[in-house]
Amino acid sequence: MALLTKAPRGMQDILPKDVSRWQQMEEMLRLTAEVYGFGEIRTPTLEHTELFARGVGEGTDVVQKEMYTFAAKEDSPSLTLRPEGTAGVVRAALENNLLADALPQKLYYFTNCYRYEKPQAGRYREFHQFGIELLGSPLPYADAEVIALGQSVLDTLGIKDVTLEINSIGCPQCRPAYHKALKAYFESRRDALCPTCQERLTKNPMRILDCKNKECIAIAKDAPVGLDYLCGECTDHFATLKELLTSCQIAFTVNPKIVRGLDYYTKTVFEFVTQSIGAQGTVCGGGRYDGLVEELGGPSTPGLGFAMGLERLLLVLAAQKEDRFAPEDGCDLYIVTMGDAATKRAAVLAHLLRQNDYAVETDLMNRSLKAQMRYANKIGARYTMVLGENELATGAAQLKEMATGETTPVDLNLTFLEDISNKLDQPHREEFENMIGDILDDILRENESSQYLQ
RNA sequence: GUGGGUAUAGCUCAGUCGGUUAGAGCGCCAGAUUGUGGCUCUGGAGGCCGUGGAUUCGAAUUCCACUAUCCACCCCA
Repeated sequence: MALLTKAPRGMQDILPKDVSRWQQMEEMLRLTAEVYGFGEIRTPTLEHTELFARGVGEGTDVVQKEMYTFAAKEDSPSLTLRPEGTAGVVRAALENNLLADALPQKLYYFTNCYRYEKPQAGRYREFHQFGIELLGSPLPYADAEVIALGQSVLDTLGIKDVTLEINSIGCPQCRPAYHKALKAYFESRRDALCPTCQERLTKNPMRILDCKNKECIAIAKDAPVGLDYLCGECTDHFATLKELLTSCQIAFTVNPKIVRGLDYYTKTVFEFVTQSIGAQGTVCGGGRYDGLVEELGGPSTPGLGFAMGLERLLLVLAAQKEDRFAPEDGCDLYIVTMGDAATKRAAVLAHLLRQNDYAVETDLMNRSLKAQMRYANKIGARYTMVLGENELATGAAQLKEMATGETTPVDLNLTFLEDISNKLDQPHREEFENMIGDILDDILRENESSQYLQ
């Protein structure tokens, strides 16, 4: 095991046996987002460091200690691997004048994100997000639509045991008063707080509400509630959102303790949380960020969005018993060969069938018949066909359905195949291919239709 | 950044009080009257016991350091 090196810490390979789960999940997410009127945007993995410093917030943990920041050359600008998706999308929207178009702008994206953290269950240094951003609407209808999309996505994926928690953290008008009240409350009880919370007292008192320490929970229980300090506009906004969610029959609980760790959030914040995958149970997190666009140099424009952690979604699905994204075996036909002549012809036949969209495999290892059969069984081939001296001589072969063991005779014009091998580059190639495709067409018809089911 | 657990075959793990050729199951490869998979049986390949030190006649086993990994805190998706 003297490997030269391994994947960087907290980063993982996605292997063929797992990749179909990703693909199916991504496809469902795309469809749902597009039903809600969102269009995909793709932005660079790297951004100028100041985008995140300003957008996410200088004081946040993400910016202070979790970013991969570097300069490619000595005096080139500082770049950062994106730790989240929103800042880059908003930057792209501004740079490409998307906000000059009809509003709202509704964007969705898949990104790989990077945070230099200590890995644990559901937390990686490279992770993948599906996210959406809705730019331009200040109204709670937008909040409701975004949350509804989040719920809809989870439903479509069949994710259970997830609860929606919402809160409002107010706007720049009403938040200072709350902070002041909160600080005063905890300051008077400072000695009873745990050490980390004593630090939080100066840094971010709202975080104390989230502490899991027993004493802190007891103290926080009677702390001022942020919702009581909202200004009139924020109160109305939140009330309308709750009304809309209720009307849409989207279950939620108001959790005054939800405080997001990124500075750009205002008013509505929400999380979809699960208990089934360990301590990192937030499967989707988001909220409103009415000040962000302006902060990045754009016109004053409200917005909101969310991000889902794809690894966490898959963890939840794995924790549920049924595996709805189980990979399907992809081999329609395995051609077992015996002898050089048959192997060469099988290669040509496989080539032609593949060009007619059949998944065909044949021996590349010079293995025995028995070994080839075993292999065909292992990869889940639906049919096998032995090609040996007898078949070459008679032009007749047996097609075996692996699930049942039944065989049916196939008439293979082997002379014809031989001609094909010489004419692959000739003008009539397509005609020949089609004829060969027809040979197994009726036998494989069932599988053809099943290819398009999902 | 803080704390705890773990590190033996491709995978999941045994390995006694330190004792000489290092074990199982699964997986992989190959056979079981010579052209048909799954089940069963038999055999085979595959290990610097994470790395480096220390103790000892002798270390997978004890001690130290490092690294990796897992879990939790923190933070977040």
